Amino acid sequence: MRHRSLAAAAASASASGSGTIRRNVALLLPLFYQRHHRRFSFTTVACCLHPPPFESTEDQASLQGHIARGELSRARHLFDEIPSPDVRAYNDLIRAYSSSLSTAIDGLYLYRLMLRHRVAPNNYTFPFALKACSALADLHCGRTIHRHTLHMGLHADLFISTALLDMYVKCSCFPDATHVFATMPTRDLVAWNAMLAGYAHHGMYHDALTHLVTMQAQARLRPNASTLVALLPLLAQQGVLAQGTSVHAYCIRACLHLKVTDRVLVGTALLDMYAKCGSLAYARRVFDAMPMRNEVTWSALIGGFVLCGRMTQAFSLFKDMLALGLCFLSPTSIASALRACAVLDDLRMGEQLHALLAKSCVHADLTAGNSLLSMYAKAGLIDQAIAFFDELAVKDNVSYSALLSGYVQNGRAEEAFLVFKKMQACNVEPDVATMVSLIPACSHLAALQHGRCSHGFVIIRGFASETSICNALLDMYAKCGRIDLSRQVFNMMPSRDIVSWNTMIAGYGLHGLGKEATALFLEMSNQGFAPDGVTFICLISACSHSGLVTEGKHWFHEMTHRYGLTPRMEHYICMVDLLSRGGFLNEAYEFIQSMPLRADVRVWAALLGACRVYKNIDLGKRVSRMIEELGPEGTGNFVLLSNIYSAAGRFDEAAEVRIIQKVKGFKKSPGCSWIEINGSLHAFVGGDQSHPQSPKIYQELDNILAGIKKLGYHPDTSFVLHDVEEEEKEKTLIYHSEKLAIAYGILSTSENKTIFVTKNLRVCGDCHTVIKHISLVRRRDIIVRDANRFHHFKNGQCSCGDFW
DNA sequence: ATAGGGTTAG
Repeated sequence: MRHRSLAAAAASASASGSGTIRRNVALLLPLFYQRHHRRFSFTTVACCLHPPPFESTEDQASLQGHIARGELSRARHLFDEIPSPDVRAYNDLIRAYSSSLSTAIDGLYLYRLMLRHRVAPNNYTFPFALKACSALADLHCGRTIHRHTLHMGLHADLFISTALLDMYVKCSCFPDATHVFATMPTRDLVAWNAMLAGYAHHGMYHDALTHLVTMQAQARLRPNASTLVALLPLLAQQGVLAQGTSVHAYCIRACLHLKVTDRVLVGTALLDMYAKCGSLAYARRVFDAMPMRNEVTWSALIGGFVLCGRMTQAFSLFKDMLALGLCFLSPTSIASALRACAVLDDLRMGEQLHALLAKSCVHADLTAGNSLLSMYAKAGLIDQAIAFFDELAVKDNVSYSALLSGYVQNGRAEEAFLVFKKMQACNVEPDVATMVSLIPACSHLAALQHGRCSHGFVIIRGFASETSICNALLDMYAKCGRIDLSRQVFNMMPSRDIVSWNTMIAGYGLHGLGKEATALFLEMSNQGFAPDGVTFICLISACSHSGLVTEGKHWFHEMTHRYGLTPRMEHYICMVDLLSRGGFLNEAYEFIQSMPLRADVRVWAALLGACRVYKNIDLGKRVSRMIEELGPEGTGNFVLLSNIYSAAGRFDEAAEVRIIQKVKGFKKSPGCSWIEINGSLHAFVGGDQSHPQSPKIYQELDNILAGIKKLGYHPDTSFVLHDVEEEEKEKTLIYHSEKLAIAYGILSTSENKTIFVTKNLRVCGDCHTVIKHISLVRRRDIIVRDANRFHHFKNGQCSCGDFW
């Protein structure tokens, strides 16, 4: 009796208890019966040795219970205790795993385990296993499953076909997706939506629209939330506002009975579409009308404002979001806010965002991390950027590109090449954006060999037809002195944008080819390209460098009257530069007085520079007073003012300005010149003796100077004496950096070669005279690219006509 | 459904 009741208790415990209890009971019971030599009924034994079907149903129920509550690890624990799980148990767990990206890999693992344990998958298994493949973009596994389903004769299964379709779309195998769709005997809305997502994924706008029309006309299916969510990003990408608006109208007209979650999705997609089409007001209106929002909604709106350049408003939205607590904060919105900081040059806010990023535990997010890196670089804090880069646990090509670009933006172009090498050593592939950042490093250094290597690199990688790459290349060739190659790149470009035209015009300007610049501008107009503000900056400064004063004035007039553009400060700088270089100093002064904007330092500095060249001390003094009134903002102005005094022999006053400068804490960036010989760069500062061939270089330079003195050259004392302190630092201004670089160039290149030297500041007047002489006595063409333009010295003359 | 790095001007 006692035994029977014990057995019954055990049986009931095994039926109701957890897996562990049950299994222990199942193990113990036979022993118990054996030991007591008792007879037991057949049911009891069966219950103990082979868990009966009703037990499995129990397991199933508790497994599903765990899954429903999202307790995946408990579900897995239970699953592992089932001695031999059946296909339903596998299906339930695979299904749960496949619903999230982070567990998709476990889903596929379980699927493989199932095959290994010889549990046959059924038609419920495949769609979920395929979903895991989609999430992981595991094409290989997806194809294997596809074959498996064909073997089992499941071609006609709607769910499997739809899952296959989705898998091929996500794995970017568009032909396979089309094939699956075409061979489906029946298609439901989910299948049509999956196919639409495929078109959207590949940016196939027209095919997507045809598909949508066919879906409604032939299959008589009405778009649902998924349809709209697939369609809207495509419209956003195409920027087709009219179509977007009609989709919006459809949403309202069709009275879609959407679930709350679907309303968030559709609303977010709608507002994103409006923002990407430039309609921020509508985006905002959709946002305001939404009954519920999530973090994606917020970041879509903030990102939209950033995209349209409305940084201040983007920022205040971000603050509104924070005011609601941290519940909507996401790495995405932080990344957008950081971009706004970078543009607004708001470092303090950027630092606060850095703290927020660290605090909200999303610092591991690369997107936001890269934005932060870039923000520091743009704020000029390259060392901060480097430190942050080093701290990143995972770095991708965007991180490397941001750092590389940071070096270039901060004038450390040589180091950009080191980053480029390092990223390749770490097997991180440079992409288009990386190269668009690297090529300007060559432009900056005027390193033609490096530039050509980069050109080769982009050809090999297949980037050479990208507009942005070509723009960078044509700028690079122009700045490396090869305006001919620049034009070649320009002519061969598959498509040009406004930057291409502007860069080419600027290139001509740099080379003093004002006529060519004007011709190109006219060609641009004829081809129906609308010039922008930058175009006129390039064009007017091209006129300025070529002495085309009348033409420059004409284009300034055209800009406002014909093209309806409002001149910005930069345009006024160009105009003052144009007038004052041409010697119309008083006209320039009057022009500044008549400006509708308050002239800033740069405008006055353009006039001040000319006062120095034309030795107009009175005006120079008046201008420098104006600069004084504006406050100490620039560095170069004091140098200019001091130069005016010393050029006129008023050294006391020159020194006085220098003292003021020193007191106010201005630093002059040191003059530096460099030359590329056989693909490597050799840089010199004034009085430099660090070069290995230094003694030879000085000997060569002394020989040259002795030679040209015989031809009547006298050092221009106004340049030599203008700065006593600099003189001490640089030993003597006879050994200005550009002279050293040219002497080295003469020593290390063959006699018929053109010498090409780059200087970070402007070439001084004394050097200008000396270089003209060198070109004559050594019969060499010498090109000097300084901070302003190109100087081509040939047979004792300079292309700039001495108005540098 | 959102999202990071990049080209022209002195």
